[in-house]
Amino acid sequence: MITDFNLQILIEPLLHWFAGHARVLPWREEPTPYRVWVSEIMLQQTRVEAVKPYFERFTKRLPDVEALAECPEDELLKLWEGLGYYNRVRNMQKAAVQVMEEYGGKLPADYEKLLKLKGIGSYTAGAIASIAYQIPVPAVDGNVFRILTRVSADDTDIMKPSFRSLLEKELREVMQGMEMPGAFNQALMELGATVCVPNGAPLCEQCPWNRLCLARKEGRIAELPVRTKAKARRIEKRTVLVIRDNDKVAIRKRPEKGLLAGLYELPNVEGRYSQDEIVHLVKEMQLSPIRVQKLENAKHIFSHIEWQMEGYAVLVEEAGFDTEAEKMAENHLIFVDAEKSQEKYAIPSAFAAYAKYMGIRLGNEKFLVTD
DNA sequence: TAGTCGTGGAT
DNA sequence: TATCCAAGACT
Repeated sequence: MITDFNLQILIEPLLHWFAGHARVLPWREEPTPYRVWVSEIMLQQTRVEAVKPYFERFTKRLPDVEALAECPEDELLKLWEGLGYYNRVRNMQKAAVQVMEEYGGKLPADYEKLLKLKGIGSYTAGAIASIAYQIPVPAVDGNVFRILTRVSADDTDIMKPSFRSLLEKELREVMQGMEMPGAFNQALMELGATVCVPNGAPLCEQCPWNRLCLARKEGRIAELPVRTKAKARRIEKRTVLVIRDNDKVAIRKRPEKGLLAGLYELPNVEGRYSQDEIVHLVKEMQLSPIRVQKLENAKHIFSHIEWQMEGYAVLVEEAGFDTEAEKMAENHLIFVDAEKSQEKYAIPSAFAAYAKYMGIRLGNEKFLVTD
């Protein structure tokens, strides 16, 4: 049990190990409050390697709180395109506006005040406070859960919010008066990310806690941490349309709430459709289909939903011209030049399989970092 | 408390 | 192919 374990004995070996094994990461080079904030939001449920290029591009384009607060939503989502959990960046902008109004553009050096900002929970508040401001508060993430339940052989379900509070309380006490709370928190995470790894066997020979790890002593490393299994995903059958008028393709803005909120997508409907039904469907969109062609099937897996998609390419006669106001309305089709669509509109990688019929690529492909 | 919210790498 | 799950937060 973690409550029976003396956390104090972990500190010195951990800090000594971290001094020699800290990775070089972009956000560590100049850990200003803003850059620490951006990195911590990006790193939520996201691997370091995936975050790196996004962090560089994002902080170059939006170097401070003010720039973030004023960035147009489409551009903001474009900077986040492919990272997932898009509400993170929408919330971060709301918080940026808050910080401009209440704190003059400077993130508060106060755990409780940070916690009140949109998108900043106990982990992120602790990370910013400790790393950017040297305030002795914990930052408990998945790594910390894993290494501390292992070292103390605690089989409490880590999904229980009460266990997080308990860990935070224990850590906060040990951190009182600590000179380098930011290094301590980062060291805990670094150990979890690089040594006491989540999948596969941990590298115990390299671990500074090797001799005092109870899970290792008891041969229970593989069974810790304990967590309740995720519920099975629900399956959704969808039909995706690549509607083309010469060189232009139809996309539309998704609703402001819910899955992939505010992003752009290929028009799609729930369920399966015959070729004839597709013709009917497209006519209902005030368009004149000339030819319908079946495309391959595709699958996309979200955290809680699995899309099983069928696709159709639909060639239509000259579509009308839209005003800017009409283009902004959600659910309204906009015909865009394929290349321009890639410059301006954030399209989730769920549509990657059909994006190639638009002449663009989504997902996987690393974007070039330009200015 | 439990469901919602992405994407991709590792096994 | 299937499953897990990553520097979580919000409702």
